[in-house]
Amino acid sequence: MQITSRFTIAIHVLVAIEYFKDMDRINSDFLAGSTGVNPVIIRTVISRLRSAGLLHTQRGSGGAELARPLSEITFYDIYQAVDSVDAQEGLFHFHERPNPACPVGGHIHQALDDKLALVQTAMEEQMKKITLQDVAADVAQMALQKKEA
Amino acid sequence: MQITSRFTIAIHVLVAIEYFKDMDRINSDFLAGSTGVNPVIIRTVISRLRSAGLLHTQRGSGGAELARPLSEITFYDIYQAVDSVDAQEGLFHFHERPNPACPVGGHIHQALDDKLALVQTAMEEQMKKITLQDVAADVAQMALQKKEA
DNA sequence: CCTAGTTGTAATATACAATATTACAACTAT
DNA sequence: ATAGTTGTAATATTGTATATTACAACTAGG
Repeated sequence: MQITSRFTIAIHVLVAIEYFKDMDRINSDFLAGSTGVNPVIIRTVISRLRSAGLLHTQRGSGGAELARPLSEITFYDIYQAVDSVDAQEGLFHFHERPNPACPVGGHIHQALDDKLALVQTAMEEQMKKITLQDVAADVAQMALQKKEA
Repeated sequence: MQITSRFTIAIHVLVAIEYFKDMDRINSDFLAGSTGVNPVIIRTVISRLRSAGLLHTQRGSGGAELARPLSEITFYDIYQAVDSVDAQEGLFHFHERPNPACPVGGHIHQALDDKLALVQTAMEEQMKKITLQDVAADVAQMALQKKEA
């Protein structure tokens, strides 16, 4: 089981919106071409990012812009935005019918919850330390090196 | 997207095997009853745990025993054992066709990989710090408290 | 040796979620 | 008005998790 590609798609989209902000025609078709993902998927990912307040969009004329600088958007912000359903239920899917009459089955959930939370928190804390600026800087450097070669 | 319930099932099963080790008839049907999961699923989970060297089983007569003490089996050991396919591919599912001709699409994978690895490593390092002994101790204490009440 | 009970595993079914696709109303700039 | 775009619903397709059935391989005990 893996974290949805919506997460890496969202990062890609946000970095691209900033990278190409001086060009016009940064619409969902362009982003679909850059990511290799269906334009409707792009629009739904953007829709979730907008709900989370990470960017603004405009109907009709097209185009999107970030709500705040790349350095102030963390992986955690994006994860919460595009994977919010599971984010509420937690990272781990617990088996749903442990037997309450069994000494183990009756307490395993309670005994595990705090430990699973430790793991999830460790992941989320690391996500909070990484920003889109870190990604954009590497992309820009790599693109430049390629140009020079 | 969540980490498979096989993970919590495996923890439940291992703790139960140790908890009930002095009783007989700890077969897959009994464990299915304790977890509320199909016995064949129990056997496949156990099969993976056996492949990972975490327990030994016996055909025909039934029964399983841990290969080493609870205190020497970490969440990470179990995660690797029962989620090994995804463990090889990483925690994150990358979108598969970013456009190599695009400055962003052509470098996003390389620019992201090390950062995604940081997140995955943070999760795994926390998993390595938690053992089945921690879980078993809490289960035993809770079962005792319930008995006294 | 034979029988009952069990494990290991394949094959299949069912359920659910992710992604792709089609379609179209709402909207904006020109 | 028109062309192009977003937002979103509806549906299809695909992939994966879990459930279920079936049975060969095996073990212990009579």
